[in-house]
Amino acid sequence: MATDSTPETRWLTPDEQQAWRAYLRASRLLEVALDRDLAHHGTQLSEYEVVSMLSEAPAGRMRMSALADLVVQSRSRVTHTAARLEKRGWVRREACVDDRRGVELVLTEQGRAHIDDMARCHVNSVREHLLDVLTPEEFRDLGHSMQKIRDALAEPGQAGDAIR
Amino acid sequence: MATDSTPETRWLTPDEQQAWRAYLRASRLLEVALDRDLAHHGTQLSEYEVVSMLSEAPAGRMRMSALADLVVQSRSRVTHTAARLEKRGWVRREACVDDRRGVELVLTEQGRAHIDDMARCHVNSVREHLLDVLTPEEFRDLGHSMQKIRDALAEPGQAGDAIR
DNA sequence: TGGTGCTAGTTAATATTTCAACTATATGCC
DNA sequence: GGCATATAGTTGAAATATTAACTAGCACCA
Repeated sequence: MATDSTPETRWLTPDEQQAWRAYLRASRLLEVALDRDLAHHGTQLSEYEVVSMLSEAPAGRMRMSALADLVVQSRSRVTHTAARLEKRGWVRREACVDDRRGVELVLTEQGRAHIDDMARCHVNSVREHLLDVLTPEEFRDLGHSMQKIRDALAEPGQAGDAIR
Repeated sequence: MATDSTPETRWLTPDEQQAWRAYLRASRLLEVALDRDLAHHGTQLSEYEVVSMLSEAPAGRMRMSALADLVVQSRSRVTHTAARLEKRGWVRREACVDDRRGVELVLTEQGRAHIDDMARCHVNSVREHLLDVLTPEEFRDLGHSMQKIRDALAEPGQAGDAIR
């Protein structure tokens, strides 16, 4: 827990500070840009992530909680998002056979029909704002570093599932 | 504009795909973790960013719009956030002398008194989840890459101020 | 069995964010 | 000056997200 209880704090060096701020600002700008591009297709990035994951899952279906973990959203948020997507006719809910508490979200034909366009848009967007801005090595390294960060945060023991 | 109008789409390679997903997931997890740590001090990360910027600005004051650009929030959002912070007594509004449309947000003594604790918490949090997870070189490179991304997105010509 | 505790998902209330007006002031141009 | 347009910031309503309760079903153990 980084709640601070230690008396001494190791402040960031100016370089570290600068790097951290760059990260924070860039990540926000990136999110905004990706969201805006996708908005032309009437979707938010966070919604797109859900249907996108569904589209790659076997049979286009996935458990709510698995989905929540995958896209890093709270369970409650996924419920709301799913309701929205359902209203659009892109997904439907189905009861789980093996676990009667469970619900599977299923991609509909109509949903699948939309995905191609959105995916194209999203990929172009990612290329434009991220890939084209970095060298291939820089991008590769970025991926590796973020993977390390993800693994550290996803450790069940520590800060674990911060999201319920 | 990555709105897609070109017929052919350059899809991501599996490696690129993986790196991008890692980024997306890690950035969300990071945000959640930092937010949660700061929550012990009754603040959101986005709110902390505002007071933090104020605390470093000369005289602890800054124009609303400058603040909005700096922390990458819409003007409207900053207005609401400021109202919240004001209610807590951490900041106050002051009319601008030179530009009568303008408003400056000013950090109060009470606000300043809280910052130290939050900053400590935040730094610990950043160290724990980010710095300690990467090697110094990895972190440095991450900073550089994100800076390039930020610069590309902040270019006034292109995707420019996506935020009003 | 029955009890205890855990997991899955939803719900309602609340908080925050976005969106689209809207006011007021500044700026540039004739 | 006077008009047109741009900028600064706010506002209220609608959309979205978070929080804390709550229901239901599973799982284990005695």
